[in-house]
Amino acid sequence: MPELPEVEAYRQLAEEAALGRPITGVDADDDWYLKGGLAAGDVGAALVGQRFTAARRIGKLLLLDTQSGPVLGLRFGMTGRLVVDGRAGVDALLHASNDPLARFVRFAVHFADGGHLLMRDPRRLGGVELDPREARLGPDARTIGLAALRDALAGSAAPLKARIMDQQRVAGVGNLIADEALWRAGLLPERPAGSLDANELRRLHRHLRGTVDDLIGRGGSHTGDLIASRMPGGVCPKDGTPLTRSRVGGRTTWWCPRHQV
DNA sequence: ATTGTGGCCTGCCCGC
DNA sequence: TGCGGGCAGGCCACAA
Repeated sequence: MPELPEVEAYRQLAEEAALGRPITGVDADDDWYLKGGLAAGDVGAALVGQRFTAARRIGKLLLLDTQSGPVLGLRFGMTGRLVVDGRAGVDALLHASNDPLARFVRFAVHFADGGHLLMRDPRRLGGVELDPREARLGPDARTIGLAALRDALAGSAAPLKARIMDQQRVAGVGNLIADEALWRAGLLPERPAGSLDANELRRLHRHLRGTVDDLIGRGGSHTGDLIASRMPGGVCPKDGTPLTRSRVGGRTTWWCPRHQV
Protein backbone atom coordinates (compact mmCIF):
# COMPACT_ATOMS: atom_id res chain seq x y z
CA MET A 1 0.00 0.00 0.00
CA PRO A 2 1.22 3.48 -0.58
CA GLU A 3 3.20 4.68 2.36
CA LEU A 4 5.83 7.35 2.19
CA PRO A 5 8.17 5.49 -0.20
CA GLU A 6 5.44 4.95 -2.77
CA VAL A 7 4.24 8.54 -2.57
CA GLU A 8 7.83 9.69 -2.99
CA ALA A 9 8.01 7.59 -6.16
CA TYR A 10 4.77 9.21 -7.33
CA ARG A 11 6.24 12.62 -6.59
CA GLN A 12 9.31 11.88 -8.67
CA LEU A 13 7.15 10.61 -11.51
CA ALA A 14 5.03 13.76 -11.42
CA GLU A 15 8.12 15.94 -11.27
CA GLU A 16 9.69 14.21 -14.25
CA ALA A 17 6.64 13.84 -16.40
CA ALA A 18 3.81 16.18 -15.45
CA LEU A 19 5.25 19.66 -14.95
CA GLY A 20 4.79 22.54 -17.38
CA ARG A 21 2.11 20.94 -19.53
CA PRO A 22 -1.03 23.03 -20.11
CA ILE A 23 -4.11 21.48 -18.50
CA THR A 24 -7.10 21.26 -20.79
CA GLY A 25 -9.50 19.09 -18.86
CA VAL A 26 -10.25 17.27 -15.64
CA ASP A 27 -12.35 14.19 -14.94
CA ALA A 28 -13.58 14.33 -11.35
CA ASP A 29 -16.91 12.60 -11.57
CA ASP A 30 -16.67 10.60 -8.36
CA ASP A 31 -18.04 12.84 -5.60
CA TRP A 32 -16.81 10.47 -2.94
CA TYR A 33 -13.29 11.06 -4.18
CA LEU A 34 -13.51 14.85 -3.80
CA LYS A 35 -12.58 15.99 -0.31
CA GLY A 36 -12.69 19.25 1.58
CA GLY A 37 -16.11 20.32 0.35
CA LEU A 38 -15.23 20.13 -3.33
CA ALA A 39 -18.11 19.71 -5.74
CA ALA A 40 -18.09 18.21 -9.21
CA GLY A 41 -16.70 20.77 -11.61
CA ASP A 42 -14.73 22.70 -9.01
CA VAL A 43 -11.44 21.01 -9.79
CA GLY A 44 -11.81 21.48 -13.51
CA ALA A 45 -12.72 25.11 -13.11
CA ALA A 46 -9.66 25.66 -10.96
CA LEU A 47 -7.14 23.71 -13.03
CA VAL A 48 -8.02 24.16 -16.69
CA GLY A 49 -5.63 26.67 -18.19
CA GLN A 50 -3.04 26.08 -15.47
CA ARG A 51 0.18 24.09 -15.52
CA PHE A 52 1.79 22.19 -12.71
CA THR A 53 4.94 23.96 -11.59
CA ALA A 54 6.25 21.73 -8.81
CA ALA A 55 5.63 18.32 -7.23
CA ARG A 56 6.05 18.26 -3.46
CA ARG A 57 5.35 15.70 -0.78
CA ILE A 58 4.60 15.95 2.92
CA GLY A 59 4.23 12.54 4.47
CA LYS A 60 1.77 10.65 2.28
CA LEU A 61 0.26 13.77 0.76
CA LEU A 62 1.33 14.62 -2.80
CA LEU A 63 1.12 18.32 -3.63
CA LEU A 64 1.09 19.67 -7.17
CA ASP A 65 1.56 23.43 -7.35
CA THR A 66 0.04 25.36 -10.21
CA GLN A 67 1.14 28.53 -11.93
CA SER A 68 -1.52 30.83 -10.51
CA GLY A 69 -4.19 28.49 -9.25
CA PRO A 70 -4.66 26.33 -6.18
CA VAL A 71 -2.45 23.52 -4.96
CA LEU A 72 -3.75 20.11 -6.00
CA GLY A 73 -3.52 17.67 -3.11
CA LEU A 74 -3.62 13.93 -3.80
CA ARG A 75 -4.00 11.22 -1.16
CA PHE A 76 -3.65 7.62 -2.21
CA GLY A 77 -5.19 5.73 0.66
CA MET A 78 -4.13 2.16 0.54
CA THR A 79 -4.57 1.17 -3.06
CA GLY A 80 -4.08 4.37 -5.02
CA ARG A 81 -1.58 4.70 -7.83
CA LEU A 82 -0.41 7.67 -9.79
CA VAL A 83 -0.18 7.16 -13.54
CA VAL A 84 1.26 9.68 -15.99
CA ASP A 85 0.88 8.99 -19.71
CA GLY A 86 0.18 5.36 -18.93
CA ARG A 87 3.32 5.00 -16.83
CA ALA A 88 2.68 3.91 -13.24
CA GLY A 89 4.58 5.33 -10.30
CA VAL A 90 5.30 1.92 -8.80
CA ASP A 91 5.16 -1.59 -10.14
CA ALA A 92 3.82 -3.60 -7.25
CA LEU A 93 1.37 -2.61 -4.60
CA LEU A 94 0.50 -4.87 -1.68
CA HIS A 95 -3.21 -5.54 -1.21
CA ALA A 96 -4.07 -3.77 -4.43
CA SER A 97 -5.41 -5.22 -7.61
CA ASN A 98 -3.19 -5.41 -10.67
CA ASP A 99 -6.06 -5.01 -13.04
CA PRO A 100 -5.45 -3.15 -16.28
CA LEU A 101 -4.82 0.54 -16.01
CA ALA A 102 -8.13 1.54 -17.53
CA ARG A 103 -10.10 0.25 -14.56
CA PHE A 104 -10.68 2.11 -11.34
CA VAL A 105 -9.67 5.53 -12.56
CA ARG A 106 -11.09 7.94 -10.00
CA PHE A 107 -9.55 11.18 -11.14
CA ALA A 108 -7.77 12.39 -14.26
CA VAL A 109 -6.08 15.53 -15.52
CA HIS A 110 -5.72 15.92 -19.28
CA PHE A 111 -2.94 17.88 -20.91
CA ALA A 112 -3.00 19.84 -24.15
CA ASP A 113 -0.56 17.41 -25.76
CA GLY A 114 -3.00 14.53 -25.32
CA GLY A 115 -1.29 12.98 -22.30
CA HIS A 116 -2.78 12.63 -18.86
CA LEU A 117 -2.14 12.28 -15.17
CA LEU A 118 -4.54 10.01 -13.38
CA MET A 119 -5.25 8.26 -10.12
CA ARG A 120 -6.24 4.64 -10.18
CA ASP A 121 -7.64 3.46 -6.87
CA PRO A 122 -9.68 0.25 -6.73
CA ARG A 123 -10.85 0.76 -3.19
CA ARG A 124 -11.45 4.50 -3.36
CA LEU A 125 -9.71 5.15 -0.07
CA GLY A 126 -7.72 8.01 -1.54
CA GLY A 127 -8.98 11.44 -2.48
CA VAL A 128 -8.46 14.77 -4.18
CA GLU A 129 -8.40 18.16 -2.51
CA LEU A 130 -7.60 21.75 -3.43
CA ASP A 131 -5.29 23.74 -1.16
CA PRO A 132 -5.09 21.06 1.53
CA ARG A 133 -4.09 22.33 4.95
CA GLU A 134 -0.42 21.46 4.83
CA ALA A 135 0.20 22.90 8.29
CA ARG A 136 -1.93 20.14 9.81
CA LEU A 137 0.81 17.64 9.05
CA GLY A 138 3.78 17.09 11.32
CA PRO A 139 7.40 17.03 10.17
CA ASP A 140 8.09 14.57 7.38
CA ALA A 141 9.45 11.26 8.64
CA ARG A 142 12.24 11.24 6.09
CA THR A 143 13.85 14.40 7.42
CA ILE A 144 12.48 14.87 10.93
CA GLY A 145 15.07 16.07 13.44
CA LEU A 146 15.74 14.53 16.82
CA ALA A 147 14.29 17.48 18.71
CA ALA A 148 11.14 17.45 16.58
CA LEU A 149 10.68 13.74 17.19
CA ARG A 150 11.15 14.32 20.92
CA ASP A 151 8.45 17.01 20.79
CA ALA A 152 6.13 14.70 18.91
CA LEU A 153 6.37 12.05 21.63
CA ALA A 154 6.79 14.12 24.77
CA GLY A 155 4.21 13.71 27.48
CA SER A 156 2.03 11.29 25.56
CA ALA A 157 0.49 8.22 27.13
CA ALA A 158 -0.60 6.88 23.76
CA PRO A 159 1.12 3.77 22.42
CA LEU A 160 4.40 4.65 20.74
CA LYS A 161 3.28 3.13 17.46
CA ALA A 162 0.00 5.05 17.43
CA ARG A 163 1.86 8.26 18.14
CA ILE A 164 4.38 7.99 15.33
CA MET A 165 1.54 7.09 12.97
CA ASP A 166 -0.40 10.21 13.95
CA GLN A 167 0.07 12.30 10.81
CA GLN A 168 -0.32 15.52 12.76
CA ARG A 169 2.70 14.55 14.89
CA VAL A 170 4.91 12.83 12.33
CA ALA A 171 3.93 12.78 8.67
CA GLY A 172 4.39 9.72 6.53
CA VAL A 173 4.61 6.75 8.89
CA GLY A 174 2.23 3.97 7.89
CA ASN A 175 1.63 0.61 9.45
CA LEU A 176 4.46 -1.24 7.75
CA ILE A 177 7.07 1.46 8.32
CA ALA A 178 6.02 1.73 11.95
CA ASP A 179 6.47 -2.00 12.55
CA GLU A 180 9.78 -2.05 10.69
CA ALA A 181 11.24 0.99 12.46
CA LEU A 182 10.20 -0.14 15.94
CA TRP A 183 11.56 -3.60 15.23
CA ARG A 184 14.89 -2.15 14.10
CA ALA A 185 14.99 0.16 17.12
CA GLY A 186 14.15 -2.66 19.53
CA LEU A 187 11.18 -0.79 20.97
CA LEU A 188 7.84 -2.25 22.00
CA PRO A 189 4.98 -0.76 19.95
CA GLU A 190 2.81 -0.55 23.08
CA ARG A 191 5.28 1.51 25.05
CA PRO A 192 3.80 4.84 26.17
CA ALA A 193 5.16 7.35 23.66
CA GLY A 194 6.42 9.64 26.39
CA SER A 195 8.30 6.91 28.23
CA LEU A 196 11.41 6.78 26.03
CA ASP A 197 14.69 7.77 27.61
CA ALA A 198 17.32 9.75 25.71
CA ASN A 199 19.05 6.67 24.32
CA GLU A 200 15.82 5.09 23.15
CA LEU A 201 14.75 8.32 21.52
CA ARG A 202 18.03 8.53 19.62
CA ARG A 203 17.66 4.92 18.54
CA LEU A 204 14.13 5.49 17.31
CA HIS A 205 15.17 8.62 15.46
CA ARG A 206 18.08 6.89 13.74
CA HIS A 207 16.05 3.83 12.78
CA LEU A 208 12.95 5.71 11.70
CA ARG A 209 14.90 7.80 9.24
CA GLY A 210 17.03 4.84 8.28
CA THR A 211 13.97 2.74 7.57
CA VAL A 212 12.40 5.42 5.41
CA ASP A 213 15.62 5.92 3.43
CA ASP A 214 16.12 2.18 3.02
CA LEU A 215 12.62 1.56 1.79
CA ILE A 216 12.76 4.45 -0.67
CA GLY A 217 16.05 3.07 -1.95
CA ARG A 218 14.74 -0.46 -2.21
CA GLY A 219 11.63 0.68 -3.96
CA GLY A 220 8.70 0.35 -1.58
CA SER A 221 7.24 -0.03 1.86
CA HIS A 222 6.96 -3.79 1.38
CA THR A 223 10.75 -4.25 1.11
CA GLY A 224 11.54 -4.05 4.82
CA ASP A 225 13.52 -6.74 6.62
CA LEU A 226 10.64 -7.53 8.96
CA ILE A 227 7.90 -7.49 6.36
CA ALA A 228 8.59 -10.92 4.90
CA SER A 229 8.17 -12.44 8.37
CA ARG A 230 5.07 -10.45 9.17
CA MET A 231 2.71 -13.40 8.82
CA PRO A 232 1.42 -16.31 10.89
CA GLY A 233 4.36 -18.53 11.79
CA GLY A 234 6.86 -15.75 11.11
CA VAL A 235 9.99 -15.49 13.23
CA CYS A 236 12.20 -12.53 14.04
CA PRO A 237 14.91 -12.17 11.35
CA LYS A 238 17.32 -11.01 14.05
CA ASP A 239 17.01 -13.72 16.67
CA GLY A 240 14.58 -16.35 15.40
CA THR A 241 11.98 -15.75 18.08
CA PRO A 242 8.38 -16.32 16.93
CA LEU A 243 6.83 -12.93 16.27
CA THR A 244 3.85 -11.72 18.26
CA ARG A 245 0.79 -10.32 16.58
CA SER A 246 -1.68 -7.96 18.21
CA ARG A 247 -3.54 -4.76 17.61
CA VAL A 248 -1.98 -1.46 18.58
CA GLY A 249 -3.69 1.79 17.77
CA GLY A 250 -6.32 -0.19 15.90
CA ARG A 251 -3.72 -1.66 13.53
CA THR A 252 -2.39 -5.14 13.10
CA THR A 253 1.03 -5.09 14.70
CA TRP A 254 3.88 -7.59 14.58
CA TRP A 255 6.87 -7.46 16.89
CA CYS A 256 9.60 -9.57 18.43
CA PRO A 257 8.82 -10.33 22.08
CA ARG A 258 12.49 -10.96 22.74
CA HIS A 259 14.41 -7.93 21.58
CA GLN A 260 11.70 -5.25 21.48
CA VAL A 261 11.27 -3.85 24.98
C1' DA B 1 -7.18 18.33 24.70
C1' DT B 2 -6.12 13.28 24.36
C1' DT B 3 -7.00 8.68 23.21
C1' DG B 4 -9.74 5.02 21.29
C1' DT B 5 -13.17 2.99 18.00
C1' DG B 6 -15.74 2.20 13.86
C1' DG B 7 -16.68 2.80 9.09
C1' DC B 8 -15.60 3.86 4.51
C1' DC B 9 -14.22 1.05 0.17
C1' DT B 10 -13.14 -3.37 -2.71
C1' DG B 11 -10.46 -7.57 -3.84
C1' DC B 12 -8.68 -11.65 -2.19
C1' DC B 13 -8.37 -15.84 0.30
C1' DC B 14 -9.81 -19.10 3.54
C1' DG B 15 -12.99 -22.59 5.20
C1' DC B 16 -17.28 -24.87 4.82
C1' DT C 1 -18.63 -25.31 -6.86
C1' DG C 2 -20.42 -21.25 -4.58
C1' DC C 3 -20.67 -18.34 -0.76
C1' DG C 4 -19.85 -15.90 3.60
C1' DG C 5 -16.82 -13.73 6.39
C1' DG C 6 -12.52 -11.91 7.77
C1' DC C 7 -8.83 -9.18 6.48
C1' DA C 8 -5.86 -5.57 4.43
C1' DG C 9 -5.08 -0.12 6.21
C1' DG C 10 -5.09 5.37 5.42
C1' DC C 11 -7.98 8.60 7.00
C1' DC C 12 -11.86 10.81 9.04
C1' DA C 13 -15.94 11.33 12.06
C1' DC C 14 -17.24 10.59 16.33
C1' DA C 15 -17.25 9.03 21.32
C1' DA C 16 -15.52 8.96 25.94
